[in-house]
Amino acid sequence: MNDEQLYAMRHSLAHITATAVQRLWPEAKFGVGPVVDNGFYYDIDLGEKKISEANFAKIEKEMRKIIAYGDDFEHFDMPIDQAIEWAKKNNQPYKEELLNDLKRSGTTVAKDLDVNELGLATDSDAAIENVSFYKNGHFVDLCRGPHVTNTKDVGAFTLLRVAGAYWRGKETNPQMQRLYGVAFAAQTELDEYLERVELAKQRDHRKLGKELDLFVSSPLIGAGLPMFTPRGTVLRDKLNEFAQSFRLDNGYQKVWIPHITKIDAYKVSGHFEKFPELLRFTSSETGDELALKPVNCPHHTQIYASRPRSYRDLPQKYLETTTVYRDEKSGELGGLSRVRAITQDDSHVFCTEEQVEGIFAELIKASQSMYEQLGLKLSLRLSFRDDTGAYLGDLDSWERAQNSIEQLAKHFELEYELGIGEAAIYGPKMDFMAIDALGRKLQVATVQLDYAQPERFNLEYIDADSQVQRPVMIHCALLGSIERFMSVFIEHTGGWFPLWVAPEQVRILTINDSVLDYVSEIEQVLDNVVLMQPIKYNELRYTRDDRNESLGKKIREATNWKIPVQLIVGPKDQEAREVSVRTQIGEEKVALEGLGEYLKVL
RNA sequence: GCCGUCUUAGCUCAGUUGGUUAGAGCAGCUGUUUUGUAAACAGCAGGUCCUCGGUUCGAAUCCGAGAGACGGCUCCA
Repeated sequence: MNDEQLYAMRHSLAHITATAVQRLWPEAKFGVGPVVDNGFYYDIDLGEKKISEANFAKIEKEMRKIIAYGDDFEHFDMPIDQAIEWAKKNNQPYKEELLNDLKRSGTTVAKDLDVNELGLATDSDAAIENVSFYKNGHFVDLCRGPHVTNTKDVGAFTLLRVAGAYWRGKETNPQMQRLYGVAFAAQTELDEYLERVELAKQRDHRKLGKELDLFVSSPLIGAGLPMFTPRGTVLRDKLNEFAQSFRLDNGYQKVWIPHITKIDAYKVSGHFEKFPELLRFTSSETGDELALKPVNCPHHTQIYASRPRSYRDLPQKYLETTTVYRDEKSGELGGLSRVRAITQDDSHVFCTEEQVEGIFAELIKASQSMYEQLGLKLSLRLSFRDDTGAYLGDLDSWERAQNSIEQLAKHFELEYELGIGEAAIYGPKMDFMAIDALGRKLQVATVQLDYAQPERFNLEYIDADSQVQRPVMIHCALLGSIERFMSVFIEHTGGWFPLWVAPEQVRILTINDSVLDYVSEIEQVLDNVVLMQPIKYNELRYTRDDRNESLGKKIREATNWKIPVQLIVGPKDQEAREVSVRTQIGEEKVALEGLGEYLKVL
């Protein structure tokens, strides 16, 4: 089955879902029913009545009846006014709204809805005369199609979940119920899909975070405020060191800033104007209005501005991993991927216009190299402004900044998509996205070009002709948010972290108490093992399990903890001055003498 | 914030139509066992069945309100 057929099939299932709902609840008002990844949904308003998963069996049964009955999908056109009458008569206000938009402008502006689903001609500004309909059995729907020819031709499906969704994606609109289903050509494919989902759940970072004792949360502290255990903190620290190393090698210098700040800083930066509700105030005895910092740029600009700068001093490259605080709506917090205390491996470069390309080149190279070493695939999005006007700075600068970013992407032969309206308020971004275990795209690294804030903070340098000039700012975070990055990394590795970053790298498992002296000798060797790649001076982290338990149990536990290297030590090893090194790959005997070197290159 | 679902021991989960003293495995503690490649054996302890209120002779179970978690929507400097 090709993509088009699959599309038609899923789309037809959306209609069949609506048909079943209409048969069960004739008062149902319908929104839109498009195809999405792996399936489809239909938005339905049943007034007071709420569909829950308990109703799925009933709905699916009705759907299977409709499928078994085998009506054809009939296509026909209707004059627009007649269509509006149809919507009124059948008490379908949402359809009526769509039709009225169509009549007025020939399109709807429902952002994020797949306009193809609405049966709309979108490429014309002219009002249109006829709209396209499909009919199966007694169910008639405004729709451009295409559909399968008969309700029998829809493959294997199941209803998956129901969720609230605002009509046309606007918070102020009524909330409808979105009925999600997944569908494939064959039952085996559907089963495989459901199995994949199940496997993805197994490596959900929240589950692994608990099992591997990496982070915790507490209702007492608050939602979206995870705390990191000793193990999780090792992971954090090592990943951060890794991300910083790429920039330290390029001459970045670490700085430090406090976490509360007068809100005046954000009035200057422009953040206050756009996000006033997200700044939480506290007052001090001095009468200052203070906020927890939501971004770090103002502070770093003040470090830059603290001395007169010559063109000879540029670029100034500041690097700091620090936490910012953003108040998110309660419903959107979860695990580590959305939190309210966000630790960024932030950096800001202040440079001349001419230096921009070189700085970007360094950062792009750094992110490529870093993510390659981590074994993570990224996709690139160029996040540009839209024309809503909610941005800082003049249009010329924006044009210039967006152009140079696109040129850079091309120069580095990067594949990218455009994210219109995804820019920061002060400038366009290169955003690198990773995919989590559940298939969600999450932004990780970001490099941003900013002409606006140097202006607003009145930053200057003196050029070779003794003229005062405005520097350019380049913001960058390679991990993005450490918390979010960890969610991706935990799921990517399934908890089997590479040796250099594993919280517990080596565990010594004893067979009996007769080897304890020999174990001390081994520990002396391990004490002197320092990894130098990919981060420097990474001293080996090991523990010893000499409990009164069976070897089998010790191996089982060490494996469940996903400890990369298990050293098994028994009388035979002691006799031969060896250890049995057990890794995911297998097991081999290594002489005590060579153990240190062996681990360094593992 | 909105819609839906869920909440039983530290963890994973049973618990029938409302009916004795709410169970199991793992983890923990104690004892025995000193063990060679994914769980030794025995015993003990562990509960505000999320909270508050209601219905009932009787509530883990039914109803209402709230909290928290989860799936979406919206938002995301």
